[in-house]
Amino acid sequence: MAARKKTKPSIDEISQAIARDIQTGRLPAGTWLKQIDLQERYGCKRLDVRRALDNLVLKRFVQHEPHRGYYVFRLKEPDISENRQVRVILESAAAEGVIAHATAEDIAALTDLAEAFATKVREGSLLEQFEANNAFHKALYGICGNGELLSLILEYRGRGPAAPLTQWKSFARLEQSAQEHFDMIRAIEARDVKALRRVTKRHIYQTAE
Amino acid sequence: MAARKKTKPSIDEISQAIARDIQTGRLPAGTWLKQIDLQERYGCKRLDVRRALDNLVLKRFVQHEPHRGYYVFRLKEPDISENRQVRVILESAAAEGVIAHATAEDIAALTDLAEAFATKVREGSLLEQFEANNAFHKALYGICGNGELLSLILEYRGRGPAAPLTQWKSFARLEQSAQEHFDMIRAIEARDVKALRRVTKRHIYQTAE
DNA sequence: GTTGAAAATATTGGCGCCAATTTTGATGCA
DNA sequence: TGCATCAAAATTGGCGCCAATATTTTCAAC
Repeated sequence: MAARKKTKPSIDEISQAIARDIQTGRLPAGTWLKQIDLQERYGCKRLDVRRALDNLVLKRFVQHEPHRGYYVFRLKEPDISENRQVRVILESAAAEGVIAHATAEDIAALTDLAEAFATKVREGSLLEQFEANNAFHKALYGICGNGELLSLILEYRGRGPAAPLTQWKSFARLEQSAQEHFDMIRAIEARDVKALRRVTKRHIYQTAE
Repeated sequence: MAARKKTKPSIDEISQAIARDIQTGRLPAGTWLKQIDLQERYGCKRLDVRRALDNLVLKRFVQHEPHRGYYVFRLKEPDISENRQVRVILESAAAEGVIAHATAEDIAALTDLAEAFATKVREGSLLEQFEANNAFHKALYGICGNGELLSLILEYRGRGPAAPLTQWKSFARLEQSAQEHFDMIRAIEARDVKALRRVTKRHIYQTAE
């Protein structure tokens, strides 16, 4: 087991750690985030916790009520719908660039990542699944060549409806996601923008067909 | 003239004030932001200034160097290009919704705002032009019906290449922008998505034709 | 036993002070 | 004069303490 690292984590690292805990469902929507707990869990001062929480407010992961504290944000239904629409817009736009720029090496790398995720679906922990999934999408949209667009997509994927992972209720749904990754790769190989967009939309809305 | 308001400005208000000063060119790219100056200019404590600056780092308005301070961010050329691409993606996507949802009242309101901007171009200050322009685009993309998309567009318009306003070098360019606003309205009236997208792209890239 | 109010406790929020670091300025020497 | 070195000043950064507010507990009255 790794020893507790001594170097003080940066504000950004704290933010990301909290964000990940939210996305993996360790901190469910609505949870009040006590600053004392956070400062102990992440080994930092309270001012650092507060700055990290301020960042997360801006990123819409948490909300704040004066003199009550910070709590995990819960996306309301109309916002969830709007969020998905934005994701479709962004990822559909990126699809074009992905098709245009994907090399054979890119496709090979994507295949590895898609297989890694599929493996984790069967054998891994929730956190491992989460990270493998992120790695795939990061690599996928990294191909499009627009770093700004990439970070925007990742930001919106993370923001999503509370936590995508907690929504992966069934094993079957997880396997479908893994399958869709392979469908995307096939579309890229075939240089078929329309097909890639179709799969992407299905992936975002998590519909059967 | 309004008296200096006594109520302490919120962190968000300070952020917005600084952001506006950056966008209007009062704080040119590269300027070092001394915390003492800011706390006096905006009438708040130094901790508030620092929290506001942290927010602006996240929004990419300023950058930070430890023990040196915060300075106004300067977008590099490749990033400017990527930024414009993202704007085209977002605003093109919104165009569809705008066309679909625009009512007669919306169009009338837009016309008023477009005329207000055109007037300010001839008679107003830089700040007034800036705000009239923002008001037009906010109303325009508010029509699309997706609040998430609206705020994303506004965020990216603001982020832009340093400051859009400082780039409005010539009066002729300003007048062209004003004209393009009217072109957009005409496209909306005609329910012509393609035309709206064409004008929008021209507006973003600020090309002659 | 229930209800209401008031004290006690817990948590957040803000400010001031001082340490860490950089920048500026001065001094001495070749 | 030019340059390196070192001291002084200015600026940022972090921490601890205490006030402000919310929450819980206690206790008394009905």
